[in-house]
Amino acid sequence: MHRWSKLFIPTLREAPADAEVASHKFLVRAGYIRQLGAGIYSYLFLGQRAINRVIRIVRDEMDKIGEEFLLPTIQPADLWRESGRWTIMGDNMFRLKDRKGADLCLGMTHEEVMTDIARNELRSYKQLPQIWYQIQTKFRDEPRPKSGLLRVRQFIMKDSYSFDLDEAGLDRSYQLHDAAYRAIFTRSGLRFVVVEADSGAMGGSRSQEFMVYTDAGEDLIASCAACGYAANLEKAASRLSPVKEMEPTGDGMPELIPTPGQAAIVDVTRFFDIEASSDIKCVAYMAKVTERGDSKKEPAGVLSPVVAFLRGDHFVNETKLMGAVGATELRPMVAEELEHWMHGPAGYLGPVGLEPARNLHDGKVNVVLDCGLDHRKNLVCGANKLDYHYRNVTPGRDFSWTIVADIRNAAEGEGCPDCGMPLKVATAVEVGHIFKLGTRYTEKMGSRVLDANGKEVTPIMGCYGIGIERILTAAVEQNHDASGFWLPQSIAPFDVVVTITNVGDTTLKTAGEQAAAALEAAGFDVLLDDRDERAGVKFKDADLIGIPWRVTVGKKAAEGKVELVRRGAAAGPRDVPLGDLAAELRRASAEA
RNA sequence: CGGGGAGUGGCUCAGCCUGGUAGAGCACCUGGUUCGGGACCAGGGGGUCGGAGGUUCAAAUCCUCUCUCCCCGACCA
Repeated sequence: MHRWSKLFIPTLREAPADAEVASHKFLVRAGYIRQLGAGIYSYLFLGQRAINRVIRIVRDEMDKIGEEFLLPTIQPADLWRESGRWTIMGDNMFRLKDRKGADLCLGMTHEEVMTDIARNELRSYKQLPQIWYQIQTKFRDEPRPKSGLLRVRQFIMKDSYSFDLDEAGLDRSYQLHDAAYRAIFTRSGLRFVVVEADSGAMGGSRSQEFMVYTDAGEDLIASCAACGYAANLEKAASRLSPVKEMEPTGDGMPELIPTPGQAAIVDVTRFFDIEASSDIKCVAYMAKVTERGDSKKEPAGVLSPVVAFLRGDHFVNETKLMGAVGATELRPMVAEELEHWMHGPAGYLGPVGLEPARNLHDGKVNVVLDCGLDHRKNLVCGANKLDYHYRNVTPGRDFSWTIVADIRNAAEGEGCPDCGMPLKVATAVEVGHIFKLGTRYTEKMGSRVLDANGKEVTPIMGCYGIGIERILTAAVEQNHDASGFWLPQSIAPFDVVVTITNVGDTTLKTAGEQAAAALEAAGFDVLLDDRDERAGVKFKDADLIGIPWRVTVGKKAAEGKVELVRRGAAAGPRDVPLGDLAAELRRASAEA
């Protein structure tokens, strides 16, 4: 039993001025966390207890499918140079030097270290499969930490890595994680969805994210209520409704029209009196492109021009675009680059007259056409000339391209790719991610085992992550009201808080002690509020700090009764005889 | 990195425009009265006003530089 009067639970009447999202405000107000710097937080008593509860669940489920390790946080640069990620991770990696001047970094993820162990130790197919996991602090120098614990620079992650002999084995490891993750999030009391996710440009065949819907989230999820399709917007596809094509003007061939000052799409559509869907939008990038089919070779840092064309009412999905061209990085072209590659200024860019690259690496402009423009006709586009546009432009007849691909964002109301019903788009927080990695690391870092035929093969990896604090944060986001929050009992720092309304009253004090002792004896984690404070103060605190059950020991204690209420429940408190309290709570919490 | 905002007792903020030597509420300490939804009265402790430099007789206030934190963006041309 913990007595509040002896604990450090610094609750605040007001939220810090810079807190925006509910979880941030309440975790600070409830005394769970304190900020040390941007994206860096201390976990105080209640916060650490909740996190330990989360970790207990994660460990319990992970131990069923894998083995727990603990890898170093400080890692030598050479290891990361081997995988090529010393460069790729860029500014997101915290770097330091030791006294000898050697480069080190703080671990942001552990594929390299795990693969290093695998290559040193695994020799035979008989040792496979392996699933190794750890629960450990990760460091990522995020460009913009935000929203309290939601996006931070230091956080605890459960990360696991599977090594299998073949695809079928990877499938099994992946499925094991899928099942374990569902169990973990269910036991953590989260309402979550599993969505298809982007697997990135660096190979990797499949990935799923475990998402919790909340306004505070940073990810956008497209979902279909009709058939259950759900995908991260980075990946989500959509069906477009048919568009009515415009009639050609004049001889039907591209016609150069002076459009002085009509640079933005709204200007162009107004000028021509057309729908944005009949305008061709152009977004021009310089991209770092990898050599396809040669995964050993790192991008030399050479920038290739990549120009995306899509409907005026659509938006480029850079993740899809990078996937389509095999790029690892994109940035918008600057004015000089636009002039050099497109021969025209921003606002008047178009596909007509471009000589598209035949393949993605021949030094010409990579022209990527969104499939929403394929088979369209009589469109309007920029003429690559200041103050001029073309009309009557038909893809295929009037210009060609390097590739056609889905490179646009799906949008709310567009058709579900599976069943055609309208999609919904909503924000969510990612709490877990499972990922079929492939042989990127094992190949590059030289991990090999002998198969049953004595032949050398490269183990196939999967990697799988859970954000520990995000489980806590997501739970707060999902369960709060004006006066505080309530955590699922499985991850709450205490099961129940027993409030003695007036510790100066011996009857109440004694009854409260008895109630707390009985609950403790029944196996509950009990916080006894024995502070010499007025009842109102204690009630406010009890509502605030996230404990799911409240017992109030007050006036009716003289008749041997206390009040039991579930925080956040619609039903109000009910009187319970002191002697029945433990049994009653056991019954009620089993139901909940 | 671009744009916006903010740094004043532990917390939320006022004071700054128009320089004159720092205030309120909450929190904290002491005493008293109270005691089921953030009590009241009285007394008290605590701040080199983010930092550095400058202007001035005088700087929280004006100027310059800098650090930190928050928000939006980092893609629509």
